[in-house]
Amino acid sequence: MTIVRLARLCLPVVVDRLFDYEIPEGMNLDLGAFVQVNFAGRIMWGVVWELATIPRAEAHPKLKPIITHYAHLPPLTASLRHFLTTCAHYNCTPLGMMLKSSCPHMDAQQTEPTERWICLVHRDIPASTARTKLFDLLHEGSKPYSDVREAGISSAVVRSLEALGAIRYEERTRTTLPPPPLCVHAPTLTHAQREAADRLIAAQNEGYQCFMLDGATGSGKTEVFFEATEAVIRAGKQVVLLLPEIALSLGIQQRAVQRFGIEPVLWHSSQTQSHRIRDLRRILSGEAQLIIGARSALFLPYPHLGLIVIDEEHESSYKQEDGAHYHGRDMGLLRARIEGIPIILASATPSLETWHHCQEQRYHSIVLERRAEQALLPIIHRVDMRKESLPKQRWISTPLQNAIQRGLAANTQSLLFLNRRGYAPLTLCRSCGHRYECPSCSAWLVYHAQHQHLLCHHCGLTTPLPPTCPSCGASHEQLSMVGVGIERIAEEARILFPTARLCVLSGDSHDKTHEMQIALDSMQRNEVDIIIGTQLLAKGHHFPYLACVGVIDGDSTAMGSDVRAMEKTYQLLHQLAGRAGREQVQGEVYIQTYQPESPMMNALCSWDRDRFMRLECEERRKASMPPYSRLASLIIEGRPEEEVLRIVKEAQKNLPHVEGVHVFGPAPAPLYKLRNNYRYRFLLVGGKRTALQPIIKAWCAAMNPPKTVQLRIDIDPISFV
DNA sequence: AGCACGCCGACT
DNA sequence: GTCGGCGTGCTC
Repeated sequence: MTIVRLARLCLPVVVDRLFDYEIPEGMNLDLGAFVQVNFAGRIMWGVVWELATIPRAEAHPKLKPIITHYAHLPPLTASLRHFLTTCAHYNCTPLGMMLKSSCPHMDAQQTEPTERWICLVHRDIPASTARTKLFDLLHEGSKPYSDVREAGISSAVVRSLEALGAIRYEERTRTTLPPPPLCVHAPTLTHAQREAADRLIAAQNEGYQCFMLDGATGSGKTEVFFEATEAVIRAGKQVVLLLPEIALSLGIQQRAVQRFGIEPVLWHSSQTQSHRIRDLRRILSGEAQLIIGARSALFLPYPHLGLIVIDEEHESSYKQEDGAHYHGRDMGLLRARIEGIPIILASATPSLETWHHCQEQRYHSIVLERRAEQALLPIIHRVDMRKESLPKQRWISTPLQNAIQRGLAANTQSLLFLNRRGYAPLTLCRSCGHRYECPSCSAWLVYHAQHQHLLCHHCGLTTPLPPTCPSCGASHEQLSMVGVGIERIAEEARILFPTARLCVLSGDSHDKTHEMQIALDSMQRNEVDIIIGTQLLAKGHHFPYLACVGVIDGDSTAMGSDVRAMEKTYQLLHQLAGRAGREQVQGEVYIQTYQPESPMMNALCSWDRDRFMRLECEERRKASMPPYSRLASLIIEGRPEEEVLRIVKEAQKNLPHVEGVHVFGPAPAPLYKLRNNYRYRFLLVGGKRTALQPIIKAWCAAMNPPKTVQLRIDIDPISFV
């Protein structure tokens, strides 16, 4: 009886299972090793997940051999494999997709078609030598190579249809660059900051621990976690710092350069492929000590990870919504636990979940107060819009108008905030009532005065404003703009304050980073009197001349379907309010609202964040919502509408019946029609300790939708859209 | 995910 | 007659 050595491989494909391959004579593979195989007629890389020796008779009839062992690549560590497996299970995502996000360098190397030969040589070998060497290897008369590229490990690529395998010669002496020395410029810390930093530093050798670093803007959070970062780097380990929107917040990179004297690796989606390859090499060799990145940086194969920091922990952009669904913050916690290292969650307005874990003593809470010279908290005024009786098409109340006027006289800046892009959210024809609607989404088209067109905020469709009503033919003078967007506020401000210098900032600009930078520069030089903007303004930057903040619609984000709507509104208003004022200048905030006496507004105006947190926690407890329960949603999405409905009915027939698990739905998703896809969703609510994943997976397995209808599972959904 | 196989419309 | 659309199914 012949036996066969086989490797069970994880391949970067969506098929959610391992595939067996035969290990050829003389090839020695460890768990985690990178290999090359033929998968369904395609050459593909993969990672050894399990090893086995079985009788050949029991092996898969189509068992194929492993083509190559990438012996020069370090195997994936056991902890990273464990992390990826757990992530895949937790988020109901195929393991192969997790592997793919963990090894972006492999995709880049694997773009060569099957008929090419690849020769991997060490980068220290000049391209000309590599060519000669390769030519020798292939004997005389071979087809000429097409190209030799320098990419660190350079690959000489040769076309040949006689090719039966790859020719590779290994360099066993991989030179590893020593990490550059730190060149530290440590700031002077206050007593409280020093104490906080020392607690974090002391934790570095004590395994997994989670710290909530809770401090207002200007309390020195960054300095404190930089102290911990320095200590970990000095111990020869790597630090990952996660930011919610790395492309928009490069300031922290500059601060890191100043603080440590080393160039951190930046990891985000808009980085070029060649930079990624270079950076990955630096990460794998341990040369990169500090990695600043977006969520995706969490999955990279760090050989010596020592600390994870998640800045602005409460940000919902940590939740990946497209493709694989996962929450960057929660996966960070998971990785820290598996690697046995500390993690720091930093925020001025922590998420309710994190705050609650601190209350339950599962995380350590480190609170930083504002520095003494910044102790002057802005005064928050509520403008009761029920009593304001503003004329039609007017949105800026008298108290807010007066405050801006005072700012103009005092040469300080004011900020007007409205989280709605465009001129007006709804455009309709007065003579027939026709509403301009997106043909692909169940959403209104929004008029943008800046470009004089109608825009769908969901699919990006743009159309010029038609000269006559497409429904009744009335002239465009009959068009009525209903409601208010940021451009309309700018128009009103121009009328109210004709001499003021305005700056309008929204997500509409083509080059966000560039335009933002120009705007920020002119604000720093006090060349702007009134800043008008959307969400972009709430985050990050400090405006030194800003004394007054006006919120046009303090109730707007309290939309219905999201359990976290109240929390999000609080966080946003709290952060915006914190932008007003600076040393010696009392900041003022005006919030226009129809619910001035709500508990949320009361807590906000007295700057009593913890009172809001306690209230909101109690609301969640009463409603059996997170953090007192777990959520998962099943989204049925596709086309045509009838097929989607058919599957929805099938799902209803197979509704899971599990003790303690409630199933809600089906409900049309808030955007029922999006990009011509129809969407329904179910929501599962289970106890804190209930794993919803097996329930929802079993439910999905019982249905078989056509290819045009997809079942998507979203664990811990944030938005229900 | 890819990619091949397979069955119906507009062209050399 | 065939080139090519994307619906369906498989990958050790």
